Formats: sequence, structure tokens, C-alpha cells
Amino acid sequence: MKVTKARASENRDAIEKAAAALVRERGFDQMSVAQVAAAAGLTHGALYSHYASKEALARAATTRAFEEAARGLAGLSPVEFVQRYLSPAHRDHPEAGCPNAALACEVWRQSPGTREAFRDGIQCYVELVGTMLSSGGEAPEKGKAVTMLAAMVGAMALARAIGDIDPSFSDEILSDVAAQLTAFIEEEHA
Amino acid sequence: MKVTKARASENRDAIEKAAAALVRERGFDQMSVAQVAAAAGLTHGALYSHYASKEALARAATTRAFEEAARGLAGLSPVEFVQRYLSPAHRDHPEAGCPNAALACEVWRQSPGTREAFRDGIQCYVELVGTMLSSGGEAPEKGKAVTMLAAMVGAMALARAIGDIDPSFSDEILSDVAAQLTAFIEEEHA
DNA sequence: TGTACATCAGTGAACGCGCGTTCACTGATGTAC
DNA sequence: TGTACATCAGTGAACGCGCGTTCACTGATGTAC
Repeated sequence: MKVTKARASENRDAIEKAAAALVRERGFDQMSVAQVAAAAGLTHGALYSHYASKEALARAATTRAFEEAARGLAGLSPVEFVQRYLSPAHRDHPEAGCPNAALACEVWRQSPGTREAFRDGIQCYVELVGTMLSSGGEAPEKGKAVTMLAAMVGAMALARAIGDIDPSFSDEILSDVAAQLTAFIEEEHA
Repeated sequence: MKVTKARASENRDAIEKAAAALVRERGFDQMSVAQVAAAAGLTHGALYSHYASKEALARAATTRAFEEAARGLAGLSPVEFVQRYLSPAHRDHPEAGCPNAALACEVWRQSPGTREAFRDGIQCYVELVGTMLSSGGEAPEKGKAVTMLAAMVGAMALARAIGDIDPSFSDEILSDVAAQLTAFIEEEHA
């Protein structure tokens, strides 16, 4: 049955939101169209009224996931940023976390559209970290922002990989890298 | 038909080798049993004479992949290590590269056995980097080894994610992080 | 404002496909004598 | 060393399952008059 335009728009948003969470939790290939539709309170057929294919959905989910994640990190001080990024809470909730840490390893196998969306997301994160590093006033060095981001993304991916099997090693990875990066930031601002 | 014990052993090795490459190229879920068997020159049924399930195969593939990758990095100087790890050649050949960069994001969804094998692999890499950093003579600080590894793993995963879509950005990630880590090593050894 | 009707978001059955796994069978190997 | 036979790695058809996608259909919405 037809629904109001407002309702259709809400449904589309619910699909995108569900997909943004599921793609980070399950990955691109294990996120199924039926799962996303069900999480949005719809049947799988309805999804094709909004997206031409799973590929199109994946691209939208990627963009949405980066938007959601970046929103939660804007305006933080460098030390706050590092501590929040490398927190156990972030590790234990990939579905609400950084898409870089959740998806970077599998993106290169996805469609060009999805990879472009991901590129934009990485760029956004590099700028976020760069702006943050320069909040003290000095000119930020781009290589340092990229390196800090890489260290945080790598640490989170490794910490998650062994989170359930070796919690103390997982915690150690997060705290070791957080300590090093915090020291690095303080050197910069000194 | 039955085959000689020697031949059966060769076949098992071929399966493991093929799986170690395919899991890094396709990921755990997209690596199919039939694909691995075909790459080893066998039919899919034969694989079950050697491994009880895909899960058991995945565990063996993980261990094998770490062994292969670590073998190629032993004995390098810190700067050589960083340059080789963060090279375009490594980015463009995940099937022969570091399992951390290829698989870290998806490991947490795999079986406990596979996650344990991965934990052992991470530990091996941390020790490899630690040994390398202390080659100058000083006592190595473990947090620095973990952070350097995290930065290299994250940089490689990000560089691969956009390798085909934005080659110059991808190259930049690799060279930026390589430059920062090289400077970091030289500070240590100074 | 009221009425007739075209629109189209959503439904749910159906499709072909590749997956992991099972199993009856094959036949060269390796062992017991 | 020869012979008879049990072993078992490997084959390939078959299974049930979930996947992405299609499509005829539904019926409230929104528009034209």
C-alpha cells in the first residue's frame, strides 16, 4: 500500500540508519538486504523502492556511517579525541564507531561507488585530526595527522580482533597506543 | 582413489598454502571451500579429508598466513622493515602480505580457534617489531612496538581501501606514515 | 469542499545461484601373511 | 619376494539454506477536476 511522502522519507532514513549500523557490525558482504529491511521495520522488497541494488545501499550506508561517527568526534581536544577513540566502549560497539576501523580491510573489494564514499570518509577523518592537532595554534603537519589516524585505526582493529579471546592484551593495545599518542601530542604542543 | 602418504601430505600443504593466500585476498567469509580446493588442484570433497570444517581450515590458514608473512620480515633493520611494510608492492599484494592489515577488521566475527591463531600472530608481530627496535642495543619499550605496528597496519588498510580509486592519496598515506615512523626510529636510536 | 482515479511505497511469493557439508563410491596404496 | 585384502584420500552428485533480485499485486495517498 502507498504511504505518505513523509512516511516514505522516514522509512528511507530508517533503512540508511540500519544499514550504517549493520555494515559496521557485519561487514559489507555479511550485511544482508533482508536484515537491513527487517531492522528498519520493512520487508526486503521495499528496500528496492529506495535503492537500485545492494551496492547502492552499501554506498549510502558508508556515507551515513562516516557522518554519524564524525559527528561524535567534532570539537574534542586532541587528548580527549585519542582517549575516546581508543576506549573499550568504542572497541565493544563497532556498529556505532569509526568506519575506518570497522571496514578498511574489506573496502577494496567493494564497488567503485562505495570506495569513493570511503575515500571521502578517510579524508574527513584526516582533516578532523589535522584541525584537532592545530587547535593549539601552530600550523598542523599533514603527515602527523595521517600517522595518528593510522595508529588509532590499526590499534582499534587489532584490539577488536582479539577482544573476546584475550581481553588483557586487547586492553593493553588500546592503552599503549593511547599513551604513545598522548605523549606525541604533548610534545607537539610544548 | 587412494594416494601415497607423501602425496596426501603435499596435497594438505597445497590446501593450506592456497587458503593462506585466498583468505588474505578474499577475507574469511568470501573464501569458499571450493575455491581453496580448486586452487590446490583438488575437488571440494577432498578438503574434508584434511579439515573437519571451513572453520578448521580458516584457523590453519590464519596460522600459515602469519608464518609466511613473518618469515619475509625477520632480520630487517627498523628502517628497512618500515619501508618494506609500507611499500606499494605490499599494498598491491594482500594475498602475500601481512594478515593483520588484510584481516584484522573481520577476525572478531570468526570462531574462537581462528581468533586465538590471530592473537598468536599479532603477538609474533609485536615481538618482531620490538626486537627490531632494540637492535641498536637499548632496552625496547613495548608500547612503542605496539604503536608502530598499529600505525603500519592502519596505514596499509587505509591505503588499500582507496588504492584503485585515489592512487595519489593512497601513496601519500603510505609515504606520510613511513616518513613519520622513520623519524621516530631515528630519534630512538639517537 | 467533494469525488474519481492515477500513483507508487510496500508486500510476499518466486527465481536462480553459490555456499558448506554429506555420502556412496573408486581404486591405488600399504600391510598382513 | 608374492599375493590377498583392508585402508582411506579423493571424486562428484546431492542436500538444504540464505542470498540478491524480480514482479504481480495491494491499497492509501495525493492530484485533477
